[in-house]
Amino acid sequence: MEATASKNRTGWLQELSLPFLTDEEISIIENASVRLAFKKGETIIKQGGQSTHVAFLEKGIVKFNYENDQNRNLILAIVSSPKILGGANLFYQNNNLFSIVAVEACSVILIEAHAILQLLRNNAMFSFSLLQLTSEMFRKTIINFVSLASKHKEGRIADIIIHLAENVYYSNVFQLSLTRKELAEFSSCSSENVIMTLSRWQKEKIIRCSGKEVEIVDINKLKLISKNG
Amino acid sequence: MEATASKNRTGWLQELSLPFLTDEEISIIENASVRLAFKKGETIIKQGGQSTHVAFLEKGIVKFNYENDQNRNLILAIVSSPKILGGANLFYQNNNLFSIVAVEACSVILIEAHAILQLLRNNAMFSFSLLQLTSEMFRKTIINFVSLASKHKEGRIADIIIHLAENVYYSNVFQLSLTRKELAEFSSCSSENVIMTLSRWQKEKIIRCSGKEVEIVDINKLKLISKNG
DNA sequence: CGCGAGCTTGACGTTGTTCAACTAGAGTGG
DNA sequence: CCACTCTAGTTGAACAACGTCAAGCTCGCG
Repeated sequence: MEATASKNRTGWLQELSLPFLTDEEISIIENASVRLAFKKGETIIKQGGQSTHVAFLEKGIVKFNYENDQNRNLILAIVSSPKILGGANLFYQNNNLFSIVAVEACSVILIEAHAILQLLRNNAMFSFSLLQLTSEMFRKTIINFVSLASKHKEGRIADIIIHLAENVYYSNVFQLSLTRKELAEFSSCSSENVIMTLSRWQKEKIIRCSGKEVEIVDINKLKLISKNG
Repeated sequence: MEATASKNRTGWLQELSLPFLTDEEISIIENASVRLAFKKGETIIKQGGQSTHVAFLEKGIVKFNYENDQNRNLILAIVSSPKILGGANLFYQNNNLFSIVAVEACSVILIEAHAILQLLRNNAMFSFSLLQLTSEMFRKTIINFVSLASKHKEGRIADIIIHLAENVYYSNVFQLSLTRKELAEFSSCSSENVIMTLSRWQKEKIIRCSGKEVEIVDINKLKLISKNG
């Protein structure tokens, strides 16, 4: 990863509730920030480490990765830019609940926690704005939880493919930057199961996929599979 | 349910970040509040309904209940007083993601949303305080998610029993106010599975349970089961 | 005393994991 | 330019986990 000075007031700060911040507050944030480039596979925030920064994902795609006692990985979310990351780790306790790892090349702005906390305590609209963001992440986690708890693997995998198309790649045709194993960790099943399901859907002309290239051919059937569990 | 005027400044408002509120702000909240009593089984907040209130659980135990497309219930959380409820439904969108249902007699203070929102926009410490609460709920949901995704049913059920003892009843001996079916909906498995597991543990002297009375005899074995999944 | 909801038990079938073998492509060094 | 190796992907078979079904039980309540 490689650091560059971050003084670009028009870009990323817009996403961070800029309208609610005074010039003074903006320079506090700017002075506590650094822009970093991460390569595919690099860890941006490490599970168990102290949460000393809030990260703003300016460009790229990351996974929220949880490593459990049995050394099995679990992917909690896949998110693409622009997005504030790592707040949930920060606003209550001091160690990171999960890792954040680049699944493709990323540009990330790391902001020191003390600067964010100072603003939160003084600027109500900024706090409120982050409260809304956190609530929205909370909602998404609950929806994901419900999907996991009540659907069969096929429905889970359908959910993931739809999620990737709608919220990550913004297209029904995309170059998948995840391995089959990662898809399995995201849907919490075995990679064999992901492979079987994808190749069956290929035969049934619901998707078309060769290697990393994926195309959703019949979105309605996919949504039906998702709905039926 | 039965309404009474709520003018008791010393009690419940303490929990709602009272230290950060001015006298004027306190009376805004008080004037927008009403205290209600709910019987076991009554719905306090209804899934899909408009989120017009924040609820403060003053006394009692509630479940967060999600009803899915196939009319199967799913319990997201069991929480006991004192606790702010329903914020997550409110701070981002306008309809309730899940229901909140009394599992035993409850006393609840309902606060109109506009009063809370007005405060959030003006009082940074209040917003920050709610941000911390929401983050903590988020954390708990993630931990629950991880448990669901990576553990076998036995580990899940162990998690739930431990959770009930540590965070709901605050004792290793308790009168369970949930049915076996509700335990199943909480651990997302069949009620038969819950029953089998509990009676096996009874034989192995890990717990003692007759009807609604439950006692954890060997907490270490239980934690081991939870850890091993 | 009888009814019904919640609880309990066992048999059986489905779903999904694990294991083992195999294939294909990408990188490496002679 | 060809082995060699390493990783990701693929397939099928055996096995374990779990849900479903059907039957019987228990206890509180009318």
